[in-house]
Amino acid sequence: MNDSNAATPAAIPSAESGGEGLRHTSNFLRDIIAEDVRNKTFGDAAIQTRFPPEPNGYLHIGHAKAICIDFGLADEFGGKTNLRFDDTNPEKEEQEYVDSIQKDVRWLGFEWERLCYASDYFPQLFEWALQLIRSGYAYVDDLTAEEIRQYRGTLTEPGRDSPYRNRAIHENLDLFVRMKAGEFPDGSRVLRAKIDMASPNMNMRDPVMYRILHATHHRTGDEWCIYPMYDFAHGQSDSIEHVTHSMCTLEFADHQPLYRWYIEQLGIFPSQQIEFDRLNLTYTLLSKRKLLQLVEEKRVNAWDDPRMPTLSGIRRRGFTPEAIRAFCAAIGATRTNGITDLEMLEHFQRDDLNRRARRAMAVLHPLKLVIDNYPADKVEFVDVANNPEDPAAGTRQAPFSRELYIEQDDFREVPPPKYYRLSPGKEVRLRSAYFVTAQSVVKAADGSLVEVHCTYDPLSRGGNSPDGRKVKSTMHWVSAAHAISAEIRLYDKLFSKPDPYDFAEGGDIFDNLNPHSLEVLTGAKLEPSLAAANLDDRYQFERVGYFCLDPDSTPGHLVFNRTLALKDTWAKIEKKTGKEPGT
RNA sequence: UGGGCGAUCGUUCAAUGGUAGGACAGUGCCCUUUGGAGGCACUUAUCCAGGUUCGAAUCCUGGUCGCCCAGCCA
Repeated sequence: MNDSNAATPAAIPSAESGGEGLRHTSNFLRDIIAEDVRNKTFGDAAIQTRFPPEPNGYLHIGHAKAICIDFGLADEFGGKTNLRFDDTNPEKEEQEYVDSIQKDVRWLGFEWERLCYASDYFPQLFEWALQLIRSGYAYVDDLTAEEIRQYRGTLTEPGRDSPYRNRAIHENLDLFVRMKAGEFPDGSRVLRAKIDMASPNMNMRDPVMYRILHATHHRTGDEWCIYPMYDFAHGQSDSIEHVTHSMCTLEFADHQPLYRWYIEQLGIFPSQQIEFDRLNLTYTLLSKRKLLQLVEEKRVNAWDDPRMPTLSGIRRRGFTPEAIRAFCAAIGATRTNGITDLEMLEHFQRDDLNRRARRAMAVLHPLKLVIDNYPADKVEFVDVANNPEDPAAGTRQAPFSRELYIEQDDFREVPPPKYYRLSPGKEVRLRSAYFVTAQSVVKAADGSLVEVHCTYDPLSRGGNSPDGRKVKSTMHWVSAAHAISAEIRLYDKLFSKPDPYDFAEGGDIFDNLNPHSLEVLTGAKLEPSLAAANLDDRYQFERVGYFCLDPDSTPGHLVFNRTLALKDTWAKIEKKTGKEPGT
């Protein structure tokens, strides 16, 4: 295994051929921004957006949609995007996550204008809180969390005012400053906005602005023991950064009145919040909390397990940023809530890899094929196209000899209907090499197939017969003496149901985990050129699927991940006509 | 059942009062030195009921259905 930095023949071209050609149709976010630009809603100021993850987990494909929207739309209008960590809850946040998030955003292909942290605004936020207290719009509440919940009322009943609601301003000021000074234990008091306990919008029923948390923050350490809530940090952070369009997911729609209320009371830059639908994908879990659980309970190996929908997971799996961006462009943004077929993502990934991945021959389940009329000591090298989709990718030479490996599936002693591959008496083409005709088989004592014997047509070198006769099938192969062995990891869906949340009463989401999501093959035989594979290379193992090297590889032990299988018409036929017993 | 938001092929996204279209999936055919890729074709949709209008997926009214909200999470 080589280092992944060097440019090699196999490194996929950073072709943005599919990327820049992304067709975007209209969507309501673009329309709103275009309208604001036309109306000069924000004067001559440039469009400014932000991508605001909380560093409490790894980014996943759902975040990729948000990233493409936040960065993509700003870029379209000549604007800029900040990466801002919404780090207002020290109990869940870690440096590990802020590092991985930056890496993932860059990997997706975006660069931020400024790197920001809500925690950088803690002093300003504190000043603004004092301002609201002074103007009578905030108060310190001594109710317990449970009492606050009870006073809040329900969806159908209005809440009641806290007995502390009309505390004198000087008393509120004094208590809040002492909260900050660390005089009170966690949970003993909060600062609340004084709005309307009878509002039909629960978020307006005197929302908590600050809570006491004697916790060490990953950036500010022990400097603070009071932390602002999301609602008293997000809009203000947007405002400080002069974010013009603050795009977030639909579940925050109910927060918009509060977002605006704080900005208006404070008289600061009027950032505007716009909500869009979050991504849902069939067979895929997109909840940071649940994903964390998968990792902590060791149901997967790590955040970057290739079965995970995290960006680090699908990156290791072999997915490319170009494909993910194309996918995000295709799914667009709306305010409806639906579930996108996983096939859609897979389609854009296959499409990208088909154009760019170098071809190679690899036999996953080897079966020995012996060419009886081929000299035992002869080796010749045949030219093989590196990518039929891209002649510029050139050719390579593959060693060919008397004993080869072919795929077990490519031979049937008794061929089922419509089976075009090798069977006794049938002639097929070995890709870029020769026509061969199966003659006989050798079996072990237990009846299992050991090897297939065939004869070849020396005149068909390169894969065509001078007499113009056709064969139905072209098969991949590797020379037994030259093949390298490798471990192959085949991945399937992590969940076996389109909706992972579709489980029986009393069960849980993990009941739907697919027990066959990982299959490890240890005896695969690869063409020798694959020994030089790099981590960044993307391959199509012809007729099998797309593969990439896994970081677990060592010079003596190569490990390849299957990104996606190729579409398989024969498998479909087989499924439809009922399973054949095989050989 | 208080409030907010939404409803177009199986899925997803368009159509911005004027011919309901694309992509994915599916099916069939053609082509193929990958049963890959590609090409062609086919199937299928405006939630319901009224109204406005020459004309409605689009505007209005009333239903129906779905999602979100009662953290000192974000």
